[in-house]
Amino acid sequence: MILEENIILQIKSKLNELSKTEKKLGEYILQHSVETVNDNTSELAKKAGVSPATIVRFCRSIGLSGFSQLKIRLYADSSSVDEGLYSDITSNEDVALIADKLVLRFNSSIAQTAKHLDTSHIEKISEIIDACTTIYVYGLGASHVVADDFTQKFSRIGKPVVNTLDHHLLSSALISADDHSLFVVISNSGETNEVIKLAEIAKQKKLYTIGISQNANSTLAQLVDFPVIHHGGEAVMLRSAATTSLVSQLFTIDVLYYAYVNKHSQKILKLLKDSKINIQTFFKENS
Amino acid sequence: MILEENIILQIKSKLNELSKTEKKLGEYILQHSVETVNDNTSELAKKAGVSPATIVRFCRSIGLSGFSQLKIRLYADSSSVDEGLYSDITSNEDVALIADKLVLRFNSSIAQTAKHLDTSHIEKISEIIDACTTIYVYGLGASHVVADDFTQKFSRIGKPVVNTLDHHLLSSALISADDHSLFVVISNSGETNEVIKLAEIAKQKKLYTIGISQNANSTLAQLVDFPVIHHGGEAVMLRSAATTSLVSQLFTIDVLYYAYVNKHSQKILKLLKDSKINIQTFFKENS
DNA sequence: CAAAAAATGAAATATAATTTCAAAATAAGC
DNA sequence: GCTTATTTTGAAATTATATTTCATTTTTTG
Repeated sequence: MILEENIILQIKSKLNELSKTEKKLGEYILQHSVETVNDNTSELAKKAGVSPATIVRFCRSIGLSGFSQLKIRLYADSSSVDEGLYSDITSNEDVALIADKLVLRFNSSIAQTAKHLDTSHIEKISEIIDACTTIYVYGLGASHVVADDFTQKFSRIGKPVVNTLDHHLLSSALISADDHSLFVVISNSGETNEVIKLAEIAKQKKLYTIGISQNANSTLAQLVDFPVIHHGGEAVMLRSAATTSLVSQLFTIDVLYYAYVNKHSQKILKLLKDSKINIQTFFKENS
Repeated sequence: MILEENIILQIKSKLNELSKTEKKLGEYILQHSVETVNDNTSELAKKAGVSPATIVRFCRSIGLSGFSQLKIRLYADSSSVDEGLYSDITSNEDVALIADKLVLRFNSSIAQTAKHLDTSHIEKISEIIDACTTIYVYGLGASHVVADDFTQKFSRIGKPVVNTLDHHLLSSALISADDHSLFVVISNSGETNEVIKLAEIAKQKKLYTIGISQNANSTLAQLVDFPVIHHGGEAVMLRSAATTSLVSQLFTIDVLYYAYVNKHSQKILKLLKDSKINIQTFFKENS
């Protein structure tokens, strides 16, 4: 990446070397950087109280080729600074605003999760998935949605996945599972009763255990062979942070999935194609 | 709205909806995004082997006002070009790189979905949800994960939700549902057999119908009272675009949920608190 | 295979950026 | 303090660039 200097800082630093009118223009642009991107020379000239010619001269003075260039650079550097979007969702807000706030939250929890993901763990897990005969998955409540996503992804590429909400049934299944099985537990808190019990059973049976949780210090994270920690994002409203942590979990599953698919693409590619063809042939549908 | 969707991914995702020449141009621009920022229409036209008119049409096709806009947006998003984050995930890639690529794709499909969401529809739907006695939900395959998320969210705030994969059972339920019921259908393609049949039954019974789909022209979208269209994002690898469209759907559900909670916060706040207390008291857990 | 529809590019037009140049403001010299 | 150079500035002219129009070609449909 050709790291260009931030144009806003560049304008600021050169402000005092400029002539009176150009400085005035520079100050106006700094104040209205977002607006300026959508202006043309004559509009901006009117607003800033200068002539179009001064605008072009100003651009040259700060080291750019012209006004078009300024707009390009301004847009790139004046990215999302609207403070309003970071505040919590409160009563009676416009739907569009709610949506914008959610975008920000989704994005930041995904970015945060990616940043802190232990990629070497992921790689090891991907190998275990390849080696194991059956994967058992468990998730309760919101985490069950993630467990389902996991199940769908890995089933489709030909990996046998057992996924049930019935923890009695699952504990029986785990007890009779063979050594080369893998137990994946998804729990945001990592403290849910059922989850801990099932993980303990799997440990006793010496199965590989993976725990996907937001809390690195949780009982679950301490218990399993490979804790995968995601950073879930804070409460948006009414202490209902469920969705951002859901997305973080789904993201984590996706990285795991692609890491696995990536390493073992030859055999999977064929399977994927076949399963798609099969579904379409038998049920005449595509989603 | 400050957070715009990533233009490079946007071009990629629309590539197949474009005409032959526009597609050719799009491919050229993707290959030479950095160079294009310094070109004008006639130069680019020559290099890409199309006419200037096509360039302008192309910009409009991908949702921009014109060529200048394209250059502005291209520059802003070309920072990741050198790092190769836009290329598809191929064999034997580093896990960290896979994660970075996925972040970009998740973020872009969320932004895209938010941008095109019809907020007035959302508002109306939120009112219908308030007025209805029972909500029926149906989603198959990946969409079932979303249906579950919907169910969890609205059940928790005291709205009765019926959600089953058994379409025979669901059709009986719909036939005996009262007029003030709502049927929410989730289908990425909007063409799945079961989905259409069920939606038709609901229409006949004059229930309110909502269809969440990626395709505005699909049978489902045409059939329901309120189509909610999300923009899903392109294939990352092996034609498995499931995750980005999943996230888009979850995002859409979330906006709907918060829009509803927001408008009717007084009564819901109490319910939410109560249900949390109940779960903790009875099962001694918190997730 | 013919008719209709869609896509495309050449040329015309509109728009916007840039340059020129004369007037105004400022600085330097006497 | 006045005159003369120098710089700064904006109005108008020019040039460059984007956009639209429309006739032609290509593709699709009946």
